Amino acid sequence: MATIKDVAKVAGVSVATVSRVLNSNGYVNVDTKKRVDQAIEQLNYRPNDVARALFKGRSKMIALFVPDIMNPFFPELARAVEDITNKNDYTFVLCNTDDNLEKVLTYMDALQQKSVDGIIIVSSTITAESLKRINVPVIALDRIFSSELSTVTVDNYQGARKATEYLIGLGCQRIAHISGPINASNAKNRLQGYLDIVSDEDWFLPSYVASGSFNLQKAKDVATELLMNHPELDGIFAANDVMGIGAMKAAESLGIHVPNDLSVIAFDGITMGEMATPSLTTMEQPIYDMGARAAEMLIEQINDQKLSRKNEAFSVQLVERQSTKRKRDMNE
Amino acid sequence: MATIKDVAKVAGVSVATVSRVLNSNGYVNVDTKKRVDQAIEQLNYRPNDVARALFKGRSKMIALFVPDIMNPFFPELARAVEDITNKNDYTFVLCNTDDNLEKVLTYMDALQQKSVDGIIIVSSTITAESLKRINVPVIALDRIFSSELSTVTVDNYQGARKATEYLIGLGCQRIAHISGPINASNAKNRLQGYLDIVSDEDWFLPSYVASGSFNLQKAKDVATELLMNHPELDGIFAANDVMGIGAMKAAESLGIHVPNDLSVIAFDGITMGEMATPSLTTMEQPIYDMGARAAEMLIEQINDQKLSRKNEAFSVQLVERQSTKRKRDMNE
DNA sequence: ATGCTATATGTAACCCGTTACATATAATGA
DNA sequence: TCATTATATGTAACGGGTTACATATAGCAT
Repeated sequence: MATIKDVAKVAGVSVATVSRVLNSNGYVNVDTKKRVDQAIEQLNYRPNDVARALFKGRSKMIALFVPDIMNPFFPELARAVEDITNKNDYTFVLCNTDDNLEKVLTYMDALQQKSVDGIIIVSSTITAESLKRINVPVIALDRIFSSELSTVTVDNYQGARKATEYLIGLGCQRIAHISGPINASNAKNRLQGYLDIVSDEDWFLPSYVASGSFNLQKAKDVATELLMNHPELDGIFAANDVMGIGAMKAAESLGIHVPNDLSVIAFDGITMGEMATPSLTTMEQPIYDMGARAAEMLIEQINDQKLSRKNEAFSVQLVERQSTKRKRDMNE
Repeated sequence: MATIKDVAKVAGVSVATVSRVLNSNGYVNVDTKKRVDQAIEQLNYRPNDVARALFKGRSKMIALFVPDIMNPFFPELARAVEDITNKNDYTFVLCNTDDNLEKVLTYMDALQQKSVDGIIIVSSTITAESLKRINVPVIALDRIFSSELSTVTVDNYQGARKATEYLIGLGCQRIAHISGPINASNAKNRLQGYLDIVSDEDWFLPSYVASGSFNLQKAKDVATELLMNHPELDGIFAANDVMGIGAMKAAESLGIHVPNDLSVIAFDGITMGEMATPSLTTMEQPIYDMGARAAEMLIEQINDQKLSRKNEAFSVQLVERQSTKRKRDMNE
């Protein structure tokens, strides 16, 4: 690997001049620049980012914390963040936290030691306290866990209202909700949106709400219980698509036909929802756009440390597919 | 951020002694060590990895190249690699290549400049030539693209044979294959496995093979064509699960019942296959284990540069689910 | 002609570790 | 007792960049 000294020698100048050429800094004579460029070309020289990082205290790396990349919601988010970070000459580091605070802290130390420039975090368990451990810009994505951070989310509350209203509009008369973990802000808001629509209905029972932890198997289990205890249910709003699929699996194994006997709507808009049979009606989030926006905001903050806090909420969009259907006997 | 100098000052020793304590190198008096440890504790000192990397020419970073993390096969692979790299105190960098050579080269330059320690590559298009661009250990995973590299794969050929034989064993008498891109070694071997079983059958037609590019929509299209042109088909072996789901979707929209009229078997064992309805019979790969093994092999190679080339192939396992069924009328 | 500024380039300190080498004392062996 | 070795610690060079500061010439205004 050629170094800046080699380039300087070949071009017959000092390292400072080469550095000026590399960074388009200060004064450099056009002819000198030409000679330096030639030397760079000739030696196929690439500046050593580690040396730069050491001096600058910045590494041109951005990290994304997700609970688990195997959860199908996250790959698209990760892809978006990676695309934007790369476009801006950053390197993308992926960290699976399992929503485990200790892992998060270990990651933060490791990243700090590598002079990471900024972090995007999807988490419901991280404490604002633990962010003090690291002194770089942080953006919260998808879920809010500290009021001091800039955030990118969707309007979970309105989306949940719309989903519930949609089921009512189809003629559903008993609607259950499978919620995510209530310590997650998005799950909480989706639950609230549902409750604000149905809690005044005379048919509503608190036992129409069950927690599925954003997990397929768990959702399948609670949906089974829900459907067995409440055969009158004709609609389910699941707080995410994975749980929506779990609910459909539960219905199927109980011989309940979706969408004829039961309409299922969920939330997220992951590809898997389209592939399910029946395909899943859902409140679609602009997942890629959210990841991309979070990355952009982070880079803005890296470039301008004093930038103020900003919250951006995308809106969600109803995508009607096969898991919901207007009720025939809606002529009362 | 405290530096090693601060620690040295507080402990009343030189930086060399602190360094010795940090790295358990050379001689250090027990009492001195105690004082240094206290100083480290007191200042909450963490060594600067960038400075270390500059001196050592190694960054403790490992990169994984995948075509696209949004393809559901890769998250589990990525998760495995990340787990192992972290366990060994490496930082995990994810690179989506889109199987685009130019992106690959850009990544390689960027990683080289950051003194990355090693790379794991899933790719069908990278040339052995382009690997010369970077001078670090490389492991090929899932697909073989250079005979000079250590590789971790599965026995695609045997798996494909078993899948095809399984369909025959169920009584299928006309079996088509939806292949992946033939420039991918795994797709090629799966195709060959299929061909070696069926090409001598008198019913076999070359037009029973169609390429689906490992892509759902493409597979759905070619499956539709296949099923329309060849209504006699009663079995499909898709070269991966995503295409298997595409084939089922095609059958569904043509009113062909899976598995009663058509058995579908695929390859991979991704979670989505379980979630599909009917759930997908498949040749399951130990995806996590493969990623983990590749990471382990890479780390071995990083620690012992002269380690010889090694190829490891995991075996695949038949997982019977709802998309395949023994034919009733198999009494001839 | 003189002083000031813009242009051009070089020297060396600095970022923060690691380690070769120097130095010094204590322990061991002949 | 003297040489040798093990133990203990410090000094300074080094890795490869960036940049503050010094230096020097040319162009311009007064």
